[in-house]
This record gives sequence, C-alpha cells and structure tokens, in this order.
Amino acid sequence: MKTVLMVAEKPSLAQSIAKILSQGSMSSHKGLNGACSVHEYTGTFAGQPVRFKMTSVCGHVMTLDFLGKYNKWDKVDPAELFSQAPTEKREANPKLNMVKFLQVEGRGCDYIVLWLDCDKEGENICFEVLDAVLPVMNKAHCGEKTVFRARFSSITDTDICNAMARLGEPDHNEALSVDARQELDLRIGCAFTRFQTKYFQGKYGDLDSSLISFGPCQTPTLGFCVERHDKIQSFKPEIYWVLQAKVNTDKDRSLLLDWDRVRVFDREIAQMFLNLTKLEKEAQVEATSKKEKAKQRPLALNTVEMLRVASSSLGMGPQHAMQTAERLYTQGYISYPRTETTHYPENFDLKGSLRQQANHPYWANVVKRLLAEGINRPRKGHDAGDHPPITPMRSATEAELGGDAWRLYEYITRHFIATVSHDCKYLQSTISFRIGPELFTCSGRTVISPGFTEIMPWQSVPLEESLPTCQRGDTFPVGEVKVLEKQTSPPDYLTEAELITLMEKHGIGTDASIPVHINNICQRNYVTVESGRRLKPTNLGIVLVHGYYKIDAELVLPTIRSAVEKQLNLIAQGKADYRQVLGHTLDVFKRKFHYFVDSIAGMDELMEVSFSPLAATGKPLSRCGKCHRFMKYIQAKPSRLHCSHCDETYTLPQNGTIKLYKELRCPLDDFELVLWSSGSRGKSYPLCPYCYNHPPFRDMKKGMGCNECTHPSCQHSLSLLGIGQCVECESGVLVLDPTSGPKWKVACNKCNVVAHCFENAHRVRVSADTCNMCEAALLDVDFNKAKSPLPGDETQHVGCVFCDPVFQELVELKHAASCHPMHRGGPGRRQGRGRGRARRPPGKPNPRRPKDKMSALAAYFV
DNA sequence: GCAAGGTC
Repeated sequence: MKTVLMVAEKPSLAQSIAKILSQGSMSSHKGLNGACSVHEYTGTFAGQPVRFKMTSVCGHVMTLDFLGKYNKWDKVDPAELFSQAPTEKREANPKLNMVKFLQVEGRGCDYIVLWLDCDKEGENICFEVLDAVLPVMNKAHCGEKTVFRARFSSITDTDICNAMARLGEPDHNEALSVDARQELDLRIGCAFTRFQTKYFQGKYGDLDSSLISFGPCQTPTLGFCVERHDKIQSFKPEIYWVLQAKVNTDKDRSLLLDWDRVRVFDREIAQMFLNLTKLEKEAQVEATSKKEKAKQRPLALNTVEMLRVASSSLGMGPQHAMQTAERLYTQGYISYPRTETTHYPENFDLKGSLRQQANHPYWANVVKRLLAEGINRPRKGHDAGDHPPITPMRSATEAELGGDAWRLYEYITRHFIATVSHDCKYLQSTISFRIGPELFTCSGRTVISPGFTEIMPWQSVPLEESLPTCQRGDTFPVGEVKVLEKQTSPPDYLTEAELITLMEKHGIGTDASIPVHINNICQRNYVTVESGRRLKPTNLGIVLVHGYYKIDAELVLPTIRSAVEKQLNLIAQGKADYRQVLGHTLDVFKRKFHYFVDSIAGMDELMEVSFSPLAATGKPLSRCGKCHRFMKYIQAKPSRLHCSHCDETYTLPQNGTIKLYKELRCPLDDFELVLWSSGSRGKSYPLCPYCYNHPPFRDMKKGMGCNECTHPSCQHSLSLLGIGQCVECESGVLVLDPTSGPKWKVACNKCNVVAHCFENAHRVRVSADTCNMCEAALLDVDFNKAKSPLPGDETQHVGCVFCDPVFQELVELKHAASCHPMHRGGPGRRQGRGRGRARRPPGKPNPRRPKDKMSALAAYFV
C-alpha cells in the first residue's frame, strides 16, 4: 500500500485536519522531536487504497542568517551586508530537529500533500518541507505527480474535504516573495543596527541600551510613539469660552444645557453672547425629539482586538496577553488565539459553545435566558481564511485559572456571549431651548433593552436622570447663564491599544508579531510603559526618530514597509523577477545606508544634547596597563571600562557588579584586575580587562576571566585554582573562588554549578597534589581552633572534595542564582542531581568520575 | 549582539 505524507503548519492543525479527514478513526503518536505528532489512518487517494500520515512542522523550518564569519561585528563593515556577505538557510529551531523529523516520517512515502496555512509564509514553508522530504521519498514513476497543495479557508469539515478533493500545486512565486522579504529584512536590519550601535556606543557612555537596533517594523513602531510625543511638545494651549445655561424644571431640579455654538475663541464675542442671554428670564422649548438608537453587539474576537482590550482594560501588555492566551489554548480553555478572522464559520456550533457556559456561577442567568429565548445571529465580520475567531472551548472558574489567565478567559467568554446577544437599545431624547437669540440643547439616554451590555457591563449606557416631558412652546425659568473660560489640552502619550490600531492600519507587523515589535522598543529602552499602559519615548528613542527625520524620513515612516511589500507582491503574482526586485530594493537601501552613514553627524548633533561622551562618563575604577592612569567604569549597558588617555574601551561581563580586585595586576599586561560578581548567592571571578577583550593565549576566547585563563603560573589562573571537571556540564572546570571566604565557594567556569564548602575556614588553597582516586586537585583547608568542624580538634586538612570522607560532609552543591540566559533551567532541572550534597551513596561508583586536572584542562579547550 | 516571520 502506498503512503501519503501530509504536513500542516502546526501540531494543532495536523490533529484537527486528520480528525476531519479520517472521520475520527486515526491512531496518533508523538514524533521524535516531542513537539509534533503523527496521525495515521487508511483511505483512498488517486483511486487507490493508501495509508495517510498526517503531521506538521512548527512554523518555519528554516531561518536565514549570514555565514558565520560575517557575524563578527568587529571584522565586517556593515556596508558589506548589502551584497557581499553571503547568507545561508539554517534550521530555525535546532532543538526541534525538524529536518530530521520530516525525513524520518517522509522516508518511503509516495505522495505528499501540503496543508500549510494559506498565506505567503505558508507557501514558503511548503518549499522548506519539500527541500527536506523530497530526497527521501520514493521516486515518482514516469512523470506521475507526487506533490500536492491543499488550499482551505477554514478548519471546517466542508472546507477541508473540499480542499482534499481539489488539490493543487504549491505556488513558487509566493514562496519566492517570502525569500526576498527575509533577505531584505536581514540585510537592511542588520546593517543599520550594527552601524548605529557601534557608532554611538563608541561615543557615548550613558546610552543605557546595549543595542541600538533598526528594523522595518520596529522603527516605524517607535516612530508612532515619538510622533505623539512631538505633538505633545509642540502643543500650544488655546483659551476658549463656553456659554453654560441652567434651566429650572422643577422646584429643586435644574437641567444643564449645552450651547449649540459649543465654544468661541474670542472673549469679547463670548461676552456679547452672554449679554444677549443673561437677562432672559425664560427658556423656550424650540423642539423635542426622541430617537431609538442601538449600540451594536461586538464582532467576533480576533487577536488584535483581544490584545487591544487586554492592554486598555485589563492592563496586560501584548506579549504577556499572548503568552497567557497561548497557555489557555494549550490547556483547552479557548480556541486558537492567533487569528485575523472576526466571522464565525457557517457551521460553527454557537449554541453548543454557549451551552458549555450555562452553569457558570458568573453568567449562568444571561446564558440560560439566551438559550431559552434564542440567540441572535452574530454580525457579519471579516473572514481572513485563517482560523475561527477566539472563543471559549469549555467552562472554567476563577479558582481554576486564577490571576491574569482568569481575567483574559473571562473577557473572551463575555465577548463571545456578547456576539450572540442582542444589540443594546436605548432612547435618545433631545430638547432644544432658545434663550434670547441663542440655542441650547439638552440630551439624555434611557435604556430600552440592555442586550449585550448585560454581559459586558462596562459597555452599558450610563444611567441618567430622565428629561422632563415637554413640547414646543413650553417655557422654563432660566436658572443661570454664565461664561466659562477653558483651555484646550494636549493629547496624552499613545496608549498601547492606540499603537496596535496604528500598526494594524499601516500594515506594520502581523497579529503574531505586533507584540514582539512593541516589546522590542521597550527592551531597547526606546520607550517606557507608563501608567494606563501609555508609551512614553525615552531620550534615546526621541533622538533616533528625530535623527531619521533629519537624514532620511523614509527610514522611520510607516510607508517603508508597505513600499517594499508592493514590490514583494509583484514577485508573488509572478509579475516581477525575484532576483531583479531583490537586487533593485537592496540597491536602494544600500544607497540610503551610505547616505545615512555620511550624514550621521546630523543625528549625532541631537545625541550630544542628551548624552555624555564616553570620556565624561563613569567613575574611575582600575588602572590601565598601558598608561597607568585610572580607567572609568561605565555602568550603563553595556557596562565597560574606558581609558580616556589611550581612547580605548574594554567591555566587561554584563548583569553583575564590578569592583576593583585588591589592586592586583595581570602579569601579562599590567592591567589592574577587577572582580565580577553576580551577587552573594551567585558566583564571582576576577578578570583582566585587557585579556577579557584580547585573549592572551591561542586556546582562549574573547570574554574569558581569570577562571578560564591558561596562564601556567599566575596565581589567579585556571591552572592554579582549577580543581577538576564539573559535575554537571561537559566542558566546565570547577575553580576555587579565592574571594569567597569565609563562605567558600568552588564554581564551574562554564555553567552555574556552585559548591559551597568549608564555611568559616580562614584559608583555602588549591594544592599541587592530586587525588589518588579521581586525580582532582586536593584542597588545603585551615580552620580556626574554635570553629573547626574537623574531627579530633584538628585545624588543618588536605583532601579531595570529591573523595575525601571528611570533606564530603563540608561540601554542598548548588546552582548559582542568576538571571543570565545561559543559566536558564537552573535548579531542579535534573532530578536528583541539582540540589543536595555532592556526595555519592557509599559503595556506589561515582557516576561522573572527575578526570585528572590536566586532562580536564585539555578537554576543556577542545 | 542584529531583522521579521512562523510557532512551542
């Protein structure tokens, strides 16, 4: 029997589609990467019985990057990134082993059906899948077609079955347009980012951003925030005057009237109108009207709207909201949360979804009534052909979900119920009055039927006192007429919700990437999130955008993306040649880049106002080995040392504190050593600022401290302080931290393993002798008489931390407290290995016998 | 160390 391989874009879709096509009779198992599943069933294909294997990828299989040597910032001129620097496709997520997985599943298959999302990215992934799978599939017989594309616009039985019945071919042009986009984004983004970062970081010491990035989406996003800032700055308040009148409708009731002219900007004119009205005793009713109006129930929920509400009403940032939604989705509480669609599919079981909520403690009443009286047909929304709108999939309580997950779920559910509720109907009554020659109006709203606002009470029409019943010609005594002086007020900073709307409107990013771009400009310290989730640009953000405006406004305008996208669409439609468009667009941006580099002084003038030059920043810390003057320690990210005399900058390890290390010097270059520490619960090591940037030995790399230095005789080096191979990681060596006493530590120089040992010992040294059993270096430990934990009043002991029974009682293995990404996973990652004493049960062999010190060192540098 | 786009 022949086999048909079918591939969807994500695991959830593979499952849904397989369920539909197999009518529920499939068998499933996890693939080798643990992320994707394979669903198998039998059926017919091209008129023959076949075995179907439905699986998926996880988004893009491949990603584009420069060849390794072009990723060295110091060695490559960013201008080379436009054409010379070659790119290569790499696996997007090496941990997923997607190519291998596809090949294992695809080996020996006869046909392939591509079920990737029906957009350009999906078309591109089709070819990524084919590149991986075609070489291992069975060869076609004499020109038989083996590659098919399924095109579907929703995940419904009819749509999926129709797609299966009318298979087509993948569209190469659409895929090519994505290849072009990837290459453009990479080359342009990286060239500008590297140039800006190097240029400004080499000049200013208080930029407080380790990366000054540029991108066709993030830069216009920042541009919106700064545009609002500029409006606020240039705002000039204007004084205006308003006539306000009160009429008495009853003994003790009065009505406030709005002036039909709204306001005037001339005090004398306002005074004139006041004079014309203030002596009038009566207000005459000119007209009354009553109109029934409706407030529409919401459209079905899509991602962008969910993010807007999460930000503006729930106070949750887009990134956080998306993570929360994804968790709710994988736990089965809501449907797939990434969709542009606001229209329910025709066969969507609205009543079924509603019934699930019929016993919910918070909204059972509303739901039961809707079910009994009949639901309202949802409004016609937009069908983007991706996924159904976001809806609850089962009932959940506050106690079950808790916190933000509950708040988001509650919103999604209330929104869903609202979409099948009735519109809110209210009566708008207006009374028009004449006082002297001037007209005034008073209007009020009374609810006829609350409709959906019952489930979304924050949308409800506010309760107002009802207007008096009256008719044309009636008069009321005038209570008071006065002039109010007011001022126009500036707009406020852009809210996140407004920014999302602007991005959506200008096509900046996609539903999935909008949160990422907003997060980016926060992380790069271009904007800060203020109360009410308003985005306030920082000095850096403002200077960047003003600089672009000065040099080349197109770099920051939202049109930068849409203009390129127009070109890309020509490729997708087969109207333009991929190579030509790519070459032409790169050429345009290359020119822009060179012009930008030549004009950078224009942006620099703005930088100078806000930031201080390197030489004027930081405080003196340690001496330069070349001129023996003090270098200044610049704490702002990226933290570094700067010698203003030699005009040299030395980068330092990040995310920790830097102190002078007892004025000790490196024997190689005479620079004073500094001590890096990640905090009291973490680890610390000395480093030479020069060696850290210019590795002294061939077997060392940039960014190594003394605990990784192979100097044969320096007292701070790995050679003298190293003990033996790390108990957890492959390549690390445990090194004594000579500064850690009296709570002594031995820490791995690669991973975050730390052994706390010999508390209160007053001296710990690494001996030249090694252990007979494991060949690790012995430690020579001295205790004070009063505090010695050693048996029999001893104060000194020499032994092996791994094998010596006396020491094993005094050593405790831990993980350094650290937020560094390298150390993610931390404690508890490995069962039975992470915490507790570094002690093996008696009689059992050491599971990872430490190698002798020199072979550990040798292995370390391979 | 960089972009933006998929998704886990």
